[in-house]
Amino acid sequence: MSEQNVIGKGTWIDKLASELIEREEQLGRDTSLIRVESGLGASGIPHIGSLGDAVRAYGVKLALENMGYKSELIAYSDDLDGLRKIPAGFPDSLEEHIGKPVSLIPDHTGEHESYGMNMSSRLLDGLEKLGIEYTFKRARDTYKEGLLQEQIHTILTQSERIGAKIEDLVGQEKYQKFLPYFPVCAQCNRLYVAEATEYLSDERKVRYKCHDAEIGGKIIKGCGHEGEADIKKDLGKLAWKVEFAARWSAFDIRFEAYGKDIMDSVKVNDWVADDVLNFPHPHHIKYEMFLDKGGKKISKSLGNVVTSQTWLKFGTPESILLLLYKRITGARELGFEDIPSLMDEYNELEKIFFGKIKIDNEAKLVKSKGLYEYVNLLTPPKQIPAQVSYRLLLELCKIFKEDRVPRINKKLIDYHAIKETSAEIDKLIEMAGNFADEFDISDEIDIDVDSKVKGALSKLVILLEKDEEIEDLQNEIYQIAKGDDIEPKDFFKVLYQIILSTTRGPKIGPFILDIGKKNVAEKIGKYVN
RNA sequence: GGGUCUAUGGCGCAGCCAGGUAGCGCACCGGACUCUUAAUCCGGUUGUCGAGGGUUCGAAUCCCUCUAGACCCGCCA
Repeated sequence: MSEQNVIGKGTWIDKLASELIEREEQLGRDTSLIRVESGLGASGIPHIGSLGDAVRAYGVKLALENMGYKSELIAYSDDLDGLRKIPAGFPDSLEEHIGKPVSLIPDHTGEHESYGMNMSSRLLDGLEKLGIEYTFKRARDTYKEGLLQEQIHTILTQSERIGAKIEDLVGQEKYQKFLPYFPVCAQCNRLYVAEATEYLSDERKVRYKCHDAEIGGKIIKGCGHEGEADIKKDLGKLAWKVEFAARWSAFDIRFEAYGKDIMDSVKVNDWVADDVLNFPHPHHIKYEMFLDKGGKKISKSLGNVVTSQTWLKFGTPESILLLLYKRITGARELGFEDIPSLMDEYNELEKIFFGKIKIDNEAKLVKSKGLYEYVNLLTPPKQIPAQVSYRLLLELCKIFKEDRVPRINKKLIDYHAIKETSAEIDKLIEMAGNFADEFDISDEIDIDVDSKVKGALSKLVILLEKDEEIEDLQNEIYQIAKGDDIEPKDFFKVLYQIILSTTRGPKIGPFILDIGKKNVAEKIGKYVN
């Protein structure tokens, strides 16, 4: 490693960007503007993984710019895709729209132009909150304006060859029989039901017949309409197996990341780009999908969808960016419970970046600093901001449920964790508080209170209700336990269970004074009677 | 049928994609502090890095084979 030259900022992103440039130079292509693309699904609720595609592409754009190239990120919404199933929590009234392009389905909330834009805007909103800049394009406009017509024409005239190759590459026979183009039926507005059988090359029209089709395990009735779709302006779209290639060629895309679930499609598209459209396919990187945590349900009603909107209630944008930039391979199960460690990992990177933590291994140091820079979208702060351990905040939030922000701020200052309050710290406390409230629902264990313990508890209540300064509450509690012949250990445990719903906690004497004697007396009182 | 990922102390994981002293959390053990609890702090133990081969001065890391598990594709997007 010592002999190695560090590329860019030493991360996988830099390495990828440099491979990309090298490839472009070998191909002899113009590198005055290198476009990268990210596809945005518009048919379901976008989760962190959907963001990942765009965020990582943006990282590559940053790396390219850092290396002195001009670059642009195209965020392309697949809003001509048909709706296949209704996402959890959406009204059944969408049923009648199954099979229609999502951009033609009304938005049930009325806030967006269409169902598709509703979904897209959630994703775009997530990107904006992370500070990702992009050029937005939509499938609907792309087809309406005929931007892909040359590519469509070429593909359709070679459909036989393509159909055979698809079978060869991925074993799918369908396109030997049908054209890889799905018209939207002019009569019932649905995709997939209209099967394209013939391409009228001279007129650039596709002849189709609308009939029953199976979508998502359900039979969708076709309307029987027979018609022709004009590839220059009518609605309809290429099948995914060939659509990327058309887009790459039309928009001059040089890089696109993809999830392993569409590996096969990418394989076919690469071939189509290279051999049919004569456009050397973009450089790729494949990433693993994020999976829901197995067995651990987060929220059944929400279907465990980890959306950026929800994530940002608990963690900073940087925590999402860290998750997505720290590595590209081997992503596994993901859930909100990863937030605390990501938050603290970010703090650690920050300390490394500002030289507060020493790292011996030069390569690791460079990489960590680089990662920090990417997480800050290459514009890191000039000096180290005040930081607080997220886990510490979680602990404090579990204890202080009311007046959280001022009380925790005070504690933090007592602990010398911070020097002064600030809007940033307040925000962190708020996020940790949200997290603590949402996920640290302690098990409501039945507390074993026998008569002996009851007696001791009532003594404690009496003590707490006295309106006097208590000098050494810790010891008083200890003496009560001792006096009633209870193991102090067990008595403390009961107190923790009553007050905090855990079996342990901070030193109890000062802690009770902290959260208020009356408050505690009330809580304990419930167990005495 | 095709493909991808994962395998690292008791448990959960990081490190791997740019080879250079095997790390973290929990658990565990010891100590400090506390009039004896808990918490806290300090220190410590825990590993044939799934198996086998290869490359290398050097492999958890790169290559090949194998084993086990998870997932994806073979509807559609």
